[in-house]
Amino acid sequence: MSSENTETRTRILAATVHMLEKHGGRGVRMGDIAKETGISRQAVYLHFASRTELLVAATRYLDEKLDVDSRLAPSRAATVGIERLALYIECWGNYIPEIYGVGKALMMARDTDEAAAVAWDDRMAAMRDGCRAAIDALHADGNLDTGMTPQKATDALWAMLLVPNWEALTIDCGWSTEQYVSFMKTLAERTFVRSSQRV
Amino acid sequence: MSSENTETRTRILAATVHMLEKHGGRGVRMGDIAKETGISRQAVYLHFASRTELLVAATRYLDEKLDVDSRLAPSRAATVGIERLALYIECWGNYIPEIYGVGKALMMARDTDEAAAVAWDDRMAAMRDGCRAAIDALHADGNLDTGMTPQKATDALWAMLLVPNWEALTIDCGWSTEQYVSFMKTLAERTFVRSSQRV
DNA sequence: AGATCACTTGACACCGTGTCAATTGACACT
DNA sequence: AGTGTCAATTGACACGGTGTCAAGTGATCT
Repeated sequence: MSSENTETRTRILAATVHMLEKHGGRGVRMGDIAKETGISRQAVYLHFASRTELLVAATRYLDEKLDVDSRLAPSRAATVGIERLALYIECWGNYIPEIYGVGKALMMARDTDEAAAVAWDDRMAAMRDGCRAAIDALHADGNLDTGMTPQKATDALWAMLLVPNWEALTIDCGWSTEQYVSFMKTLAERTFVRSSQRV
Repeated sequence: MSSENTETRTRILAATVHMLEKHGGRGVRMGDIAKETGISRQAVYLHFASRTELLVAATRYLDEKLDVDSRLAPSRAATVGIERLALYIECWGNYIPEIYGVGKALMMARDTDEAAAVAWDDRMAAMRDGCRAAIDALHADGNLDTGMTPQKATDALWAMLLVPNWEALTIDCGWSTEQYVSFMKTLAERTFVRSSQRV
């Protein structure tokens, strides 16, 4: 369980991400990851105490690799609420497919593992912060729909953007990510933006 | 695995539903259900070949008990599309909390069991039929938003009404079912009803 | 030569599902 | 009373996946 960034550790993480990506997060066992990395199953436990810990580390690893922070920059830079909302949805909507495998694995682990539940919920709480920021910006402009408190609007936007909705529309219904993103944008606009301000 | 409606079989189903209801569908094992029924674990297998089969039977049992068909009658009876849509959302939205435990268990079983996946997907396909009917009614009235095909609208309505959204808003965000239903109604209206026709 | 470190091998415990075989006890038929 | 049937019981066991443990290997540093 060495906490340093050993080369092997990184290789395990890369293999994990690759494997989960490839199988949509389903049915990937510790042994499969070990084999993919080219080491023994037990060696994986030398670096990660549990499957959940590995999954959590894999999401961190992916976040860094995909540079989630700089991706969010455009949304954060937007001065107008409506703009900020649209850019946030675009950013997050395009991010989901890239983290789907790992995310799905973590979501599934949630069912049996409390630590996985906490980790995923944390992650979703971070996403929620983005939602709140967008809604607050809208509210500051006086453009939040009058029938909604910022609180409720944040809840709603957050729920809309959750992974299962992306899953349903793209995987189950066959929508492209572009279709998903553009639908979510109009959905959010019609739901949260004051009617007089809608594009 | 007697297919008749033995009394014991029914007692097992009732215990299953009760147990799943109580624990939100999580962590209920075959042995727990047996104990709750007052029989041995093996006796459960005398009536249901597998956990998944039991879960599927439990949803059927619940559907009958809650009389899902007659609940849907008001929506089906509506002659105006807008009305039909609202009534469908109301019906389904109030139904979810009653089946949540069993549904959640089935959804979770999906991850490891193909048969469970099929059963749940079937169920969701049935719900989708209701969505399509509502959208078609709207379309027939000429009140479907012009930016949407009935197909895409059905996809979208279906995704909105999926259990995870209810879960996020009520369980995670603390909304009441009434708040959930009324929000979903306005969400659907703004998304699917032609702007000139919105209430 | 000795120590350290990452890793290997192989065995094993735990849990929950599902299977199997032998047994019990109630009821029905003749 | 004797026989058969049927639901249910008890207890043992296989399987798969996670996680643990102990002993051994081989390369590198000093």
